[in-house]
Amino acid sequence: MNAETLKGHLDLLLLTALEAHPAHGYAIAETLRARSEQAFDLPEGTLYPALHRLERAGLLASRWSDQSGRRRRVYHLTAKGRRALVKRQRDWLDFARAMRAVVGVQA
Amino acid sequence: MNAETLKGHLDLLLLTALEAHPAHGYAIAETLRARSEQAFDLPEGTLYPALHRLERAGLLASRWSDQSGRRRRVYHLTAKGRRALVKRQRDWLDFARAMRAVVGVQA
DNA sequence: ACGCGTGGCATAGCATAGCGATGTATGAAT
DNA sequence: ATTCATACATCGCTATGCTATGCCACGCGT
Repeated sequence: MNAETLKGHLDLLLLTALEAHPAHGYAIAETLRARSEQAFDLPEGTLYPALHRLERAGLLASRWSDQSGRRRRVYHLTAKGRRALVKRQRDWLDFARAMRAVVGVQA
Repeated sequence: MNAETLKGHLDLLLLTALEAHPAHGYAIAETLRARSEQAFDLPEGTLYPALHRLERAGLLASRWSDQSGRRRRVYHLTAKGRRALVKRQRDWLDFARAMRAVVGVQA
């Protein structure tokens, strides 16, 4: 998966990964890797700045967890984040539909 | 359709629009607008630089057409462009499949 | 004669997002 | 001891799409 492919769709992935329950960055990356069958393997320079960005935007909130000396920042969706998630899902479906219409049949 | 949504997928749209027959910039934009049911409405500052970029990359070639004083630059796919189109189609399908797997069911 | 809408192209400048590289630190396994 | 996986952070780069602006030609209405 090359660089620009993800652009503009990363937020949806991150929000989706946090939909069911809170998680820390590394776990989010694992979830996405697993669910996508290795297609999405977020580099750290992508993952962490994106989480910071979403937190700054008020879609996520975080707290430190300190289980056995291992410091982790655990993120969870805010109310605003949940609303954003719904909107991004709609946006994605619209986008995918339009792409399908232009590009041709879906596999 | 917001700004970053398109990022990384514009090339595929442009190449697709030129798959059947050559066309000039404005006509390409019309085609995409029509096929996507208005979802894709490329601003000029997006369209023309992108065409230049694809031509520089050797995926497109162009010639001027001068019908009745109306100057148009008509683009067509090169051999390399056709190969790129096939690859981008595959990439898109992979990406869409992975998104679907992560985000959930398709509309 | 003038403006306006549509067709048609171009570019400068900007904002932003994702990524590579690098650094730090802990615990488990070898 | 060393290496690997876990875990987070950030600097700096690059690419890309968009806004704004400018140019020109044609046809239509007033």
